[in-house]
Amino acid sequence: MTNERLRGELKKKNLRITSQRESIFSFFVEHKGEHFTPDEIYRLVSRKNSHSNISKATIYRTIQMLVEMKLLSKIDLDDGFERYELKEASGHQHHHLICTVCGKVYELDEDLLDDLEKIIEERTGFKVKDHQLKIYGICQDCLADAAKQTKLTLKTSKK
Amino acid sequence: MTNERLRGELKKKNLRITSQRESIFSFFVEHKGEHFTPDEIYRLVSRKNSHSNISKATIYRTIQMLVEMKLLSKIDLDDGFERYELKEASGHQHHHLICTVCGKVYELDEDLLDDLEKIIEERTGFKVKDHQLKIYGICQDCLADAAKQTKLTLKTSKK
DNA sequence: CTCGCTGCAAAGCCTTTGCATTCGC
DNA sequence: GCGAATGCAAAGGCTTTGCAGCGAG
Repeated sequence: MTNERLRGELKKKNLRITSQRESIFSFFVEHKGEHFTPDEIYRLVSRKNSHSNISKATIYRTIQMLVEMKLLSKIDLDDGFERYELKEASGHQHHHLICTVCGKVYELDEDLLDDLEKIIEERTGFKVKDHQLKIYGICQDCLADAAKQTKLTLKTSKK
Repeated sequence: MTNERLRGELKKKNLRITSQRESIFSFFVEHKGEHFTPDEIYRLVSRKNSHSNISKATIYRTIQMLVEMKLLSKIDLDDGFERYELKEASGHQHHHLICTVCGKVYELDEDLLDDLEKIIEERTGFKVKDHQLKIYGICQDCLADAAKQTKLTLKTSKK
């Protein structure tokens, strides 16, 4: 079973271990590193457990609970949807590279900000616990496309 | 007048310079470094210009436009509200320190990520244009309170 | 057996949209 | 004067909530 972390947290707080909570948490464990909107979670978890159907209300309630337990973290990719992803046991987030041309999101696994945290603590007296970094730019694919477009400018009239 | 940037952008795109657009943009210029929800903008801008009343629809439409023009940037402080703040002409964001105890938000003016951007470009082939960093932790005040609380543990039973 | 959890549907709330009117240019 | 922008109110869409029934401990 993959749900030790969940079960531990639930027991710690005297909350109940229900099949819905396990299904939802398992889903995130099986999709480590990916992020989902509540609606995606609803559809994907329901599909997987075609027997037990989970209501959207429960999805929302469970997500909130998992975020409070720090098992999930919420991320905002600026497309108007809130997304959630499994939080590593280490506690540290990976970062997101958002392509402003095609909208694709890339993950950057390494944590490059340890030094920065120290600097900030020294400079501000803040005790840093976590951080989230979003980087906007243009991905390799779109850069390549742009280069191609430039050459073809005379012919193209894309949509 | 403080609205050169706005006027320039509007003219560039053949959009009209209206009093509503100027009021909203001026508001942000006068509150450089602060961030507001659409509702706050609505109430604060209306109050200021008690003569010209601006509808909420216009607030939303204008904010969207300003974000597209890169005059404002949207920030998410995880309290369920979207907020907007003036984007510096330099293009670079300042960062937000969010205290997870009291919820207060501190601004960190310096941009400490220039080196990081280079690393990322080299490692991923991404052309970095901008970034947004949120740091979670405990602020000095709350740290001080916590220290005090510890000493008084026997007496306190704070709600 | 008890009380927390779930499902369902209704209610809430922020945001967007349609349309007539207003007002830059 | 023309077409874009606004205001108003209605519509939309995601999220939360109330409540009766179910199920974990």
